[in-house]
Amino acid sequence: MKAGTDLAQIASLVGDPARANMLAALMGGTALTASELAMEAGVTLPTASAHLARLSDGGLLRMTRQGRHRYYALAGHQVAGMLESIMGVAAELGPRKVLPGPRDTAMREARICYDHLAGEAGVAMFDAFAARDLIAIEGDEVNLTTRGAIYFSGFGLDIEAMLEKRRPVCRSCLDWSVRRSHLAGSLGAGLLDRFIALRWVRREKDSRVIRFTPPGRTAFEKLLREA
Amino acid sequence: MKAGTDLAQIASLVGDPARANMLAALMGGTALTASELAMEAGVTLPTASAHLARLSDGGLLRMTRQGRHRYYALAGHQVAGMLESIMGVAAELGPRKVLPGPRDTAMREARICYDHLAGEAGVAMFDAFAARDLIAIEGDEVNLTTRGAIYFSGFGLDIEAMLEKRRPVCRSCLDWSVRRSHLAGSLGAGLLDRFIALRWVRREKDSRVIRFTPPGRTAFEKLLREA
DNA sequence: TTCATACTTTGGTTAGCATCGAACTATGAA
DNA sequence: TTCATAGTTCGATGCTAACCAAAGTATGAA
Repeated sequence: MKAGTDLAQIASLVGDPARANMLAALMGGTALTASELAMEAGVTLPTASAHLARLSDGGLLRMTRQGRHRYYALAGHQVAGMLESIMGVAAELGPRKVLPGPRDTAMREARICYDHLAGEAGVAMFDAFAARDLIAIEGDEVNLTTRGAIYFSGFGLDIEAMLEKRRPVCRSCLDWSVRRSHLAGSLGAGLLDRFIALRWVRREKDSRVIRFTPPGRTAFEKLLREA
Repeated sequence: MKAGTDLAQIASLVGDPARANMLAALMGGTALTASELAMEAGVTLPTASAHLARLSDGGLLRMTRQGRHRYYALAGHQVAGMLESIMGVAAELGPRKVLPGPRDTAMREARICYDHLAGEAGVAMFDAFAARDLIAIEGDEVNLTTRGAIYFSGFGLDIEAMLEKRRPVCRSCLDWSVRRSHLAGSLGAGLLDRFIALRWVRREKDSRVIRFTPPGRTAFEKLLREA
């Protein structure tokens, strides 16, 4: 009964269409203002404000003020993971009639999952790194190997800074579209940042879809082969 | 927006206290009748009936008639996984005030997760089997090794029958209390069944807690050491 | 200071839905 | 058949919460 109450409390926060749309938008990983989230959810500002207050009180969102803006973001990876798992069930149950449209296909290929790369590209990358011993999978844990630390430093990531933070460098995250793991953690986030900086990929605006540029695609595939 | 609607639809099913209590009860893995679930949720039969209809329509529950009884069970492992992940967030956010009571401690040590062993005992078992090469962890997948097939057959499990079914023999399942993986799949389920048959463990009634019998504890630890 | 923008608070309306009692259906037992 | 148990359907009630408009607060710009 206690378990049920907790369950209901969290789930009911997600269970409202307006709030769910906000949360889905925040799965993109970038913090958004109250107005942007109101737009996203299709409600007026006052309504959005009330919803955001509830989500923050409930611990699902974190807010930071910046001048007269208030930026909202998901409270953490665990929340993002929970949302993914609910989406997974919805995806399993949902496609009674509709076959995956072009948008869904793009999502399946590559998308942002909070702050790192997910979809087929993310899974392929995870597997390739594991095969090259850049990361070591031990049970549920994923760890950076020495080889990996050297390699990723050479790729332009500040591995030392990552190691000092509390956030795990490597984590595996279950992919709802492919049902396999991809790489999360600060390494996963750092890699995606780097891909964007190198113009290998571009975020499609107002969506979680990640598009590879033609040279980016080539470079990414080379990376996986030769890592 | 579409993503948000799907999300909300599923989450709102879980977001009602009565329904959440029913789902939490079904996390025990055993199918329960409508009356039992009504008791569990603390509502009258008509109310429970309406809730169960909604959960079934929503695809979260599966129902089988048996005489004048109707047994309800979770629709599948994905649903169970989703519930665990929501519980995980609740557990992370919840313990503002309360420190874990004796019941929670017992849950942390060993509990049933749908149909297999979870908690510290489950994680220890998973690690021990991996260390002995009875199971092989490859990325997100877990596979039974030949050594494992022989070993578990000797332990009294019908491995051949498991291999023929569609359900994966091995699967890893993330543990919310320990944040590590434990063994799910038909092997995980089969092992728990065997432990119960051998009287190594006992289910505490009306809860997910698993209690080791004193000889069972000894035998279990021996199993982990010598597997 | 004055105006504009970003957001929150308040107040009041509305809609949905959780709930129960009572009546109805179906299965099993005597 | 008749009675009992298990469950569903129906109708009515009441509460919650989602919603918006309007007024209020806070920050930045002119």
